[in-house]
Amino acid sequence: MATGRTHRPATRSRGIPEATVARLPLYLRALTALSERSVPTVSSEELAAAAGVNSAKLRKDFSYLGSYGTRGVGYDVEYLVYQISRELGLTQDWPVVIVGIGNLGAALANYGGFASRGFRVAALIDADPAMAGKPVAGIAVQHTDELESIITGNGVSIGVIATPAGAAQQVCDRLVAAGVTSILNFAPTVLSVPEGVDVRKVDLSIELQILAFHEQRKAGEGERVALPIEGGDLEPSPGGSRGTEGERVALPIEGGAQAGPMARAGQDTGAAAGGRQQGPDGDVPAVMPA
Amino acid sequence: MATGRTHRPATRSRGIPEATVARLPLYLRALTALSERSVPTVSSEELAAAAGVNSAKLRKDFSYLGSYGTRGVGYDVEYLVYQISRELGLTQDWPVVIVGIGNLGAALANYGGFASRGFRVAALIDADPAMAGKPVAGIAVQHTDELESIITGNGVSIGVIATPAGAAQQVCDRLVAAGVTSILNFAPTVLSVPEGVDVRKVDLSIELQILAFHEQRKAGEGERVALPIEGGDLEPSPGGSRGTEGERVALPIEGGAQAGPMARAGQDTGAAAGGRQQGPDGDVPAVMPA
DNA sequence: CCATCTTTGTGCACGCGTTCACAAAGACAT
DNA sequence: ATGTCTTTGTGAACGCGTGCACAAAGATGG
Repeated sequence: MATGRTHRPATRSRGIPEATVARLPLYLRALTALSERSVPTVSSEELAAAAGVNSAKLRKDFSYLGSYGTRGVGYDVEYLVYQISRELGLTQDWPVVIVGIGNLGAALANYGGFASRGFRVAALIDADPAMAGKPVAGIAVQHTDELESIITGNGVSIGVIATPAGAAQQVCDRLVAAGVTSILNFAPTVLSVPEGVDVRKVDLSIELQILAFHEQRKAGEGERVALPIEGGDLEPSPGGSRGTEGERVALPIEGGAQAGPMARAGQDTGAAAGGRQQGPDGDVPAVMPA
Repeated sequence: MATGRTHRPATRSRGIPEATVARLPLYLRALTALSERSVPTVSSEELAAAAGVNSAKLRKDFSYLGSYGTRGVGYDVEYLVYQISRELGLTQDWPVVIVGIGNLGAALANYGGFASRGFRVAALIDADPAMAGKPVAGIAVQHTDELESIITGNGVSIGVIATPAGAAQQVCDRLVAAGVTSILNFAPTVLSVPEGVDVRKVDLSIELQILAFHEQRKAGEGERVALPIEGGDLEPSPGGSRGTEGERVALPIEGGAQAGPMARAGQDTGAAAGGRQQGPDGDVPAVMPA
């Protein structure tokens, strides 16, 4: 999901499949709710329903952690909460910095779910000098100049990027150089990072577009009359069916530009943070900061 | 991968794999950037690098849409932008409502990337009467009472839920009843919806927890000395290693409560919106609204 | 102590997604 | 027109994730 799935297929860490890891927080949430209700034990069937997954899948997931259930009874809620928390690394404190305190950054800073999961907002960082010193969610915003010292000083290893897309790669590079090895990226850009750094992506625009795809499909099925859309049958001649642009042919422009400006598009692995142009949109995260 | 992945495995719509659909917006973004730079054509290799994927994967993805490339040359940027936009349904207008105008909801309302992708914020809805009439991002917030009339009046089929978790299912039910068939959910809850309704989930907390897992793993590999963590070897006796709770045994509580309060945990498919209790966290979306 | 009943843990098969590797297609030069 | 060179489109193999179905484990009752 949210999308976001720009995660290195990675090293099947400790034998626990990535898909299972992604579901553990789901189980943890359901278990926490049960715990607060003082429910002592829960069966795989019940817990699976609460987490919205298949019970067999849940049992298989738990089997990667060890044999923590009791046949004929189920799982001990408290014990499982602890085991999953430990497996996810939530029993320790994770200082986090948020870079880019715009609409979204501020909203994230106000998120109450950090502390209880072991995450602590160590600092808020923004490039706007006017923001420096202003308190957001009870924390004074600091200027980008202090990024490195903040990271090293607090031993931060997780960074959240909520800047415009144009600044994201640059911020990312600085975070990584300062020692951050896990990044949650809200900017609509593909971040390139060195080996060993994890990046997860959250992108509202992408999620909506995926929904639109399915929505269109649903609509097109009910009334396949008035809509000449529904293409895709290997018919590459759209002609002027759409009004946006006049003529569309497969090869209107031939010739040059094979490796000229093109080469840059593909190979901006690290140093391309310089010349990004401003698009009308897509250049800011799901939520326009500042 | 942020997210959110609570998406029905679904019907392999029109032969286009779900995984491919999820990548189309990525390609579209890269292509749009090239288009703005007036780049006429692009090879699969270059475009793949820009989108952060494998070139073979990209070619296979495009092959599901049809044969839009030219061997020896590459793909025509403008034409491909159009084809993908059409496939995703972005050539038409999608009115969207945002329910829950807190920190996050407001941030989403300010998002500039809506319009250019064919999404239009038709209305902002909040349950707080004090919010009604207040302009957010240039749009007056409307009260929840008007939810149904707004949906039907504007022909809205996509809804965004940014309410606290406690209200999410209820809001979801009302949206669906009013005609919404695609939902983007920011509340940390598993939404249950009838067949035919798509739900995508975005959850900051989950993303951070997944990062923490990998982060812990990295840390545990470098110095497997001072950390007695690194467990998982089928050793289910944690003892008192953690301070939160005293003793942890696999089966501290036996006996009753097999189907009493437990049954409710699993079976709250629709009408359970009533009795949710307030947890310390996790009860609000990634960003605490209001 | 034995029988029964519940629920876990998992072997197995299936399907999707990814990747490799290459033949076919077309551009371009001569 | 022919040859060379580039790049697409895809057949095929592989690996991961999912779900079924069932044997084993343990609780519970007599």
